[in-house]
Amino acid sequence: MTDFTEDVYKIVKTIPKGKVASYGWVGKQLGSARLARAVGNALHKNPFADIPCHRVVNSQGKLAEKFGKGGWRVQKEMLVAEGVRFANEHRVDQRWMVV
DNA sequence: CTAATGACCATTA
DNA sequence: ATAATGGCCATTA
Repeated sequence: MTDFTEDVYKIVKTIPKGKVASYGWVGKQLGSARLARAVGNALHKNPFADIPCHRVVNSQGKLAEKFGKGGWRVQKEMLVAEGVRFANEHRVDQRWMVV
């Protein structure tokens, strides 16, 4: 466990239920938006169950193709279950993105 | 130490 | 709309 991933989880847990945030947004909360890539790696390599990684999408509002177990389909269902609206089959409505 | 990788981002064609 | 390119950062081999 590195300090970086630790912080990433801290931020991800901050995302309110029924909302989603982009990797860039998370990185920004950590200091710089360029950490987006590293954030994705952190979530990919440390998929702890107590982390709402399904609320994290990319800047286009799309879901991770390589999302652990199930892929973006399952992730989408989880978000819908929380009240997140989708603009279409693969895009999350921007208004449900954290500012 | 260096090189390669990835659940990214923005720009350009 | 999709494809390719360059850049960014932390982790891993």
